[in-house]
Amino acid sequence: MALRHAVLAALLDEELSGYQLAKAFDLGVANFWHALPQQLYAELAKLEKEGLVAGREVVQDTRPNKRLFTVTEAGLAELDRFAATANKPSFIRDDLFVKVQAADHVDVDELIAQLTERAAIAEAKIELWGGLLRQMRGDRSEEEFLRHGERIGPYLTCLRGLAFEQGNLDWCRRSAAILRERRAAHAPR
Amino acid sequence: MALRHAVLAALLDEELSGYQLAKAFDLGVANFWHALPQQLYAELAKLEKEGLVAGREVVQDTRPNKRLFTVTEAGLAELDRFAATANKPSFIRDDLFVKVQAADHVDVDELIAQLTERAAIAEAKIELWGGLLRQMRGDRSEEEFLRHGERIGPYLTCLRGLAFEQGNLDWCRRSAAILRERRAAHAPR
DNA sequence: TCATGATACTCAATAAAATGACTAATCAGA
DNA sequence: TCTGATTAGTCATTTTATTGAGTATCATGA
Repeated sequence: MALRHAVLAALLDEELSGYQLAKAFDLGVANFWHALPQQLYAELAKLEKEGLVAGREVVQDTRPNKRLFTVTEAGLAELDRFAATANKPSFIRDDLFVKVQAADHVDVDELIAQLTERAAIAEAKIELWGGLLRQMRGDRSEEEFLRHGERIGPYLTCLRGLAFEQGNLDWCRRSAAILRERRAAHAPR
Repeated sequence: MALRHAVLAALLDEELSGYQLAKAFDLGVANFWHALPQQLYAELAKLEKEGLVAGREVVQDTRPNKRLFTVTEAGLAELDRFAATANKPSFIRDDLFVKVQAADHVDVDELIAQLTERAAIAEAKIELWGGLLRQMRGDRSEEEFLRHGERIGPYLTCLRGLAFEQGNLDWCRRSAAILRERRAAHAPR
């Protein structure tokens, strides 16, 4: 009963179709929530049945028709209610971290390769978030935008996402470097 | 089929009971994986049946008896195999981030309170990880330990956890400050 | 023209995780 | 001496999430 709130939060600023929502969950929302398209379609259907979102059919010539969803008053109330409840323990789940935890027992070359790959992914995300942030604040400076901008919620979560990926990048590079050094020290020549 | 690897990784350095494992998953392992005790007991039973871990009964006078588990050769092989596979998309899930995403539509005072609370939690974790890291490296410097220490896997993941909490702390403080400023600007006097 | 990929979904089956309720002993403190 | 916390688990049910397979149309590029 918590995916629903992530969906509501994602729909606050834009009217989206299930398909677009799935894209959003692959990009920005992925910073703090993860869900597959099937879950989102199912959740949207439930939310609509409960009157927390409203869908409207949009007929398209060139593309299959779609249904765009907006948050209703009841949806907003539900979000506000949620905002006042206690947070469930936050959670991270990452295969790569598990592998690093086992670093002393698994193939180090493989691990270094994966850390390097992840570093590249992190770099790409950093550019992506950077662009998104620039786009959101337009021609204002960050300080100006945060002080007086209209919708700062998505901006703040995006900032967290950016910092998180920066953290990943630093850590992956450092860890890879350390493992390379140790490998060199153990099997020289 | 992935919790199993987190369990194996957690058992590499110590022989643990299900109960102790659950504790570990609440502390250190929580940096990269999250699971409830019931899941862990179930997973340990499966792993034992498959021969990836071995349990031994320990009779205790003062406490209920317990079963301690160690990773077997087959378990190590499985971990190594896992380390060479592609990573599933990593994921974060955090109620607080959802609430911040909806910052412009929910009760700001409540949000500020929760950000402040989370900042305090982050501070506590930072101290905890700091202590754990000191304990792992003993009297060596970090550089020295990372170069020549025996088991650096847990140290590296702990470093990531520390940086993550530091990121949370900074972000919570900054976000709370921004929201306070905006609140003051909108409803002065 | 023919394959590919994007848009826009749906359905069914299985696997994994969360919730809630229990047992049973010991210990520390009011 | 009673209460609550800690150790050490188990069991059953429900809720979520994942996997895999389909449907259909249109646009793009080789």
